[in-house]
Amino acid sequence: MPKLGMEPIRKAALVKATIVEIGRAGSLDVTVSQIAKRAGMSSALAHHYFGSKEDMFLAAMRHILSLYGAEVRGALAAAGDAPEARLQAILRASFSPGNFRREAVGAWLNFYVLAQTVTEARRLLSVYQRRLRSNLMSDLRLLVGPRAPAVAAALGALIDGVYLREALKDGPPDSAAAVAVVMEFLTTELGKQS
Amino acid sequence: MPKLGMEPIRKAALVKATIVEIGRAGSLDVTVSQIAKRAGMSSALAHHYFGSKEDMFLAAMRHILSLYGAEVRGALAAAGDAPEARLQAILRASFSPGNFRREAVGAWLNFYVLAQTVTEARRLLSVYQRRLRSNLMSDLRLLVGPRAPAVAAALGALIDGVYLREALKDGPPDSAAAVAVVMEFLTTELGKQS
DNA sequence: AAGTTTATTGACTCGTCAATCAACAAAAAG
DNA sequence: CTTTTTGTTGATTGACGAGTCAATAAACTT
Repeated sequence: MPKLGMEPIRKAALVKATIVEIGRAGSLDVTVSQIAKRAGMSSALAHHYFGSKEDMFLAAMRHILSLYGAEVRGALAAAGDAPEARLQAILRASFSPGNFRREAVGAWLNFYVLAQTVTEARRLLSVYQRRLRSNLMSDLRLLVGPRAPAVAAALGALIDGVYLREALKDGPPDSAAAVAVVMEFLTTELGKQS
Repeated sequence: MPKLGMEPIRKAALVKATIVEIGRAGSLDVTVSQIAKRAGMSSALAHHYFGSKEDMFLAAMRHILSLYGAEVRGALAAAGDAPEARLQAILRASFSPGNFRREAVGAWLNFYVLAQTVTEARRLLSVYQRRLRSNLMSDLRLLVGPRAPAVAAALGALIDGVYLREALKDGPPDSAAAVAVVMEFLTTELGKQS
């Protein structure tokens, strides 16, 4: 009983299922059948809409990164002009419960691995890193002047590191704790002992 | 022409080959045959000495972590008693060219992924993290007192994050740059603007 | 109504790979 | 010098999984 206009619905379901399955498995070793099953369709249909497994992975990556981008953009728009507030907004968005869920974090780690072999995945991650860096820099320049590049590099790496450790630890993710770890660095760096 | 006492030699060759192959491939998707070939033997022999592929991976992990542990221990022994010097020693050891080679960094990232699925791998990583934390804490307590736990958490995550970014970027690894990123954080945190 | 496009799947192909086995060789033990 | 232990491999097994295909059906077009 084929309804028309299924394509976007199916694709969205597959993207979501891909992220969940990668997060569950904790690796890219998930079969197209697993993903398709979770999305409620046959593996053949998954291949019909995305040409290949790799394309599914890339679509899932784009989805996660675009969610993240939207979250940051929104937080920045609501943060006004004060550089400290903007930096805090970026950090809170980075660890907002939306991005900082088990499956998302597990998937994210595996996208780093994917970027080792798949050029397009690497490109996507680079774009995200550059955007983050440029966001951080514009506010840091106003606050720490010439030390901005070094601070931005450390902040970027620190965010990734917190994600990495979250993927390893057991128990539910803790946004607040993650933000606290990064804020420890940031407040000291800005010279205001909280 | 079988020489006797091959076991340790073969095992060492396999461990080394495992690390290289994982680093090259940028994923755990390496075949036992590839590893065995690089180590100069048949895949059957690899299975003979290690019971399974997973055992090879774990042996490789233990090897990398024990190299790292030895490096840190050595650096600490040579660092005297001054807490600042000891912290610097840990950082420099963490990014010493011995650990901070392409293959090792690539393999290390993939061991994080392995830890998602293989309990023993997770255990090994936890041990390493606990040891690092305890090393950092003992010196940080003397320097930043009650803030030691927070600073140690951030430092640990930062080190992992720098590794992670190293795995993604192209071009040869740069120990000095990596140390500089972390030192930016540490010197500010210790209150001495370099 | 006939033809075309879209949705959907079960069955199949084809390759890959971990793990096992049978067999052979050389050294050590008796 | 025979028996056991250690080292070694080519060939094989058995499973699994990505991607293809033919077939079926509902909807849209003319």
